[in-house]
Amino acid sequence: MAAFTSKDVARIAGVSQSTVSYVMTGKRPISEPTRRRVLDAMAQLTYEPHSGARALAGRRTQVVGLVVRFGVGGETFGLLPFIETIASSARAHDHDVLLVTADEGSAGLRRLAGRALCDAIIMMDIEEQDERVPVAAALSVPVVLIGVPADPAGLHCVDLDFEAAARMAVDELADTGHDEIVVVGYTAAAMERGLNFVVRVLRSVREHGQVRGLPLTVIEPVERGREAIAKVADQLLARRTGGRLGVVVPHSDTIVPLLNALRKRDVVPGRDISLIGLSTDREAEQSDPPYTNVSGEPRDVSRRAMETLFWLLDPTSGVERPAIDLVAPRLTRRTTVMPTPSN
Amino acid sequence: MAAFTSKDVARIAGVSQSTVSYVMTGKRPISEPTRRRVLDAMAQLTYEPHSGARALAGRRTQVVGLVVRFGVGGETFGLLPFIETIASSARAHDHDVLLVTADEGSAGLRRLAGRALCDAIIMMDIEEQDERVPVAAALSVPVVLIGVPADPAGLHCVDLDFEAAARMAVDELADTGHDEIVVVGYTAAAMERGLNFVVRVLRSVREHGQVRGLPLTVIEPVERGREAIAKVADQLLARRTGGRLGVVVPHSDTIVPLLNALRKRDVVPGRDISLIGLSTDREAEQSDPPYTNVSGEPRDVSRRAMETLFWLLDPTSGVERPAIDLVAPRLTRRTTVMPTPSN
DNA sequence: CGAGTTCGTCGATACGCATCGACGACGCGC
DNA sequence: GCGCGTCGTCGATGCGTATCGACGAACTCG
Repeated sequence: MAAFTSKDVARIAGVSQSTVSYVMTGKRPISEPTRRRVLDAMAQLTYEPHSGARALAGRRTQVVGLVVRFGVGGETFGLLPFIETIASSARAHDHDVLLVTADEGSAGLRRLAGRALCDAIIMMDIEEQDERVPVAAALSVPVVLIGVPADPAGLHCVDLDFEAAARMAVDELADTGHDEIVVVGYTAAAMERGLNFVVRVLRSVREHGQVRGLPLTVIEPVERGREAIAKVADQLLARRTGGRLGVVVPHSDTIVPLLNALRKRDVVPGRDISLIGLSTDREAEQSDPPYTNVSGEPRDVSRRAMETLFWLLDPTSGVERPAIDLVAPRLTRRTTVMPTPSN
Repeated sequence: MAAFTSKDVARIAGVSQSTVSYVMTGKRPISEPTRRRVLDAMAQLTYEPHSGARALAGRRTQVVGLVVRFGVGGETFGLLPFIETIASSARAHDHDVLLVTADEGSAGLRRLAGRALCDAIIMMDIEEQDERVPVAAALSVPVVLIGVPADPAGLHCVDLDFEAAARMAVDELADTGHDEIVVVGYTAAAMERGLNFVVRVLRSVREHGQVRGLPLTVIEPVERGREAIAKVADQLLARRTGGRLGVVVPHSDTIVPLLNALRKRDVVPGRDISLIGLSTDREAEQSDPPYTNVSGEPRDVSRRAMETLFWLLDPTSGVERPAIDLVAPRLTRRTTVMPTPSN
């Protein structure tokens, strides 16, 4: 691996270095015989262009910056599918992915753009009030947000439509004849952090509960751990005063423990109580029992984000993208919602 | 963000461009007043060096390539802690992380090295026979493997000491007076893929079971999903013919479902049967019930891998690193192993 | 007090590629 | 048969940084 240069390729192919470059970029016509000689020479040397030189001369890096937040306590809301989708989408466009953690805050963003480390940035886990958003908006490279802050500052956002998801859950419970709804919130830390989607779901469920005329309670905050979940289960049972109680659990990490806690109390979801979770279909299917859920596939969201990103990099390459792109959720009925009473 | 250059900094500071460079690298002495003027100018312009130019001239990128395998079916063995640790360790050394997925195979490696995209590579999820290992060994940049292939080809490897972990589990069961051991294997796909650690654990448990004179059965393959786990539970109960049965579960994904299945059958781990899992402590603690486990913290492994990597990048910077670096596991007793009978 | 050092700075160059302007070889129309 | 546009290629230049050799100044030591 002696690290060949385009000059080496040129020499072997018997052409000038610039011709080699034009073969690669296609920015000028090259005759078929010449092109072939050049390609052969490249193959023979297993030539790879030096990315640094390319970035310097061509002012583009073929790298996408990805800013992720690793949960402090390991609470990483299914981060992996996002990352995976972004990585493979980037590769499909001949780009690579540079990973930056969110705990660098705005400094990471400035580094990415200032050092010309990447051509564009995807930033995940956007908070309602996110100090990084204005910084990102001022960068010299396009930025796509996964998550919708209070003020996107002109940046493109992609996210699951949590408001719609909340409405769908409420509608499903209302349509199947429930007469009360309880929403299980999330940890105080998450709520405080302005963790976007939990807040939005709670708000939307509240509103839509009113629209459908269903009394609605929110249990919050709900910490992690057996005891906390057990307490929630008890609260649910206390509320279940003979009526048809529907529970909405916006956070997938809470669902399985809650199902276990209910089972321990001999309460069967789908018979004695109803439960709808917000989670990926995969989690909902593999649970025991499989629960009815409203899903947003991380893959859909990040795929759309990447489409937007590459459109920003080359606006001629497709149709205009919406500034705020909300992915529609989907309700899948499984076993945890009581059927409508037949009388 | 007009993208300033070191020349701009030099002009403002009233020095030459090379002086600015020497201030940054510290490779030549600079007087204190000059240094200060230069640093002030940098701060004033919020100057950031162009990474491409730096890579070109300085032949180093300050980037670490990370090759990960996203599980085909989402079976990503706690990948995130590895990635997180690697990312933060890289940042601590003023490096960034370029993420490459394993499905590019060796091509990804060649690209990383050939295009000078990074200074060193960490490759995870190494298989027993891994076609990428010889390729990696021939690269122009140092490579550290997380996982130990049959032939490391001279590369440095870091991994949990699975053999030791298996022995510890067997010892614990033997020491607490069990008279039979069952090992729950993993999916056929994983085994076939040569998924390193499962294979090694099975082998080591077998061997050490013999040493300790305990009859030992391996249940394999074990697929995912409720039914498969249920079948395993039934098999375990069938074997439990009055004796003291100890179960070793090498894969953390299998443990919780198995605990659930046992509970459903009114078998209480720690009273009627013993179970030791291989998993992170976090998983073991948060399970219901918390199970006795032998842990290897992903963070320990990836931290050591990064230490080795930076040592390879600068061998003068610390003590020599072992070619094969196995992290010692730790047994933590919780609730799922029956205590030694007191008679 | 002169020869040899070390210190601090500068100018020039190379790194590997993309791109621009130039230019010869053609093909076309009249 | 001559001007003109197009095609295909080349040489030269610039991108922003690191580094090397040089050089004056200050300092050391005999």
